[in-house]
Amino acid sequence: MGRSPCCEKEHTNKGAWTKEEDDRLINYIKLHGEGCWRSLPKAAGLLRCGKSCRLRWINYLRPDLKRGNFSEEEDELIINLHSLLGNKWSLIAARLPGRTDNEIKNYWNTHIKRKLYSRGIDPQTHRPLGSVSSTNKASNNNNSNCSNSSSSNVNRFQLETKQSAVSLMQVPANIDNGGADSAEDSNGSSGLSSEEVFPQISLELSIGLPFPFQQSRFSSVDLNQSQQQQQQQRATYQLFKPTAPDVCLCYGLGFRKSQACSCSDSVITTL
DNA sequence: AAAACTCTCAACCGCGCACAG
DNA sequence: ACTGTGCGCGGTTGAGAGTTT
Repeated sequence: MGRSPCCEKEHTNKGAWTKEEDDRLINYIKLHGEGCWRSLPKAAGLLRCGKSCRLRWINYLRPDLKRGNFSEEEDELIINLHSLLGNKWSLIAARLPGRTDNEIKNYWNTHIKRKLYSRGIDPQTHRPLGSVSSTNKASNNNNSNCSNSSSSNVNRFQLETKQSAVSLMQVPANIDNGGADSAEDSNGSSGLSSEEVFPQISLELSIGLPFPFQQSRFSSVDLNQSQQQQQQQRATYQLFKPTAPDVCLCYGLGFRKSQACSCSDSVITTL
């Protein structure tokens, strides 16, 4: 038994969106809010797949999107985050207000990769291009290609990178990688923490949430709670949403109350 | 001027995860 | 425990714009 299709292929438009379709989608979401993407197309009078609507809204129509060129600071932030997180574009996007995962992914593939190559840095491993053997060894350790990009991860490039705008966060070693593998090697085979190896880099990080704050970004965190707690959290979230304070990156990444996360409960419960 | 080529990025596809029943 | 459903993610594609020949 195969997976049922997400929508009827025959009666849906594909390809570029028209102005009229955009307007319909915007108007519908203005009135009813985001969510329930599967039923949205019909309700909004769109001959589109729900996934297509979601993508169009998230990547293009959302009012808080920051369009235009990436700044130098954003470039460096993306590079740093990629060295920690690998191709986890959604996590990277969560740290860049107004930018989408798709946008960052495209930008990475078209600009930053080239930029890193020109610096003599392998964009996947964030190591100097010459160090083939170590790279191969790393990628042979498991099947994930880029995931090891974040391994051993605070490397020469990062040291050379300006650290003023963003300090790197240490990804806890016990994170379930789920393909991210980011932390797998974060301490390196030496057993030393990144801080021990590179004491000049502060691995503490608190970053404000992208605005507007999106509950969905944190749903995976909520899901770890009991149902009752979830309801409480959602209710609390609704109460505090407009003035939600900064929340530590550990939390945003799903490492809540891990060794690396020292957030106070008061901050956490505002979610 | 136009054909060929390159680049960019919006959109699609398929998979995995989490939840509800 | 199992299955179906919906959502979100990352990889890939392809149309169109831009550049070169």
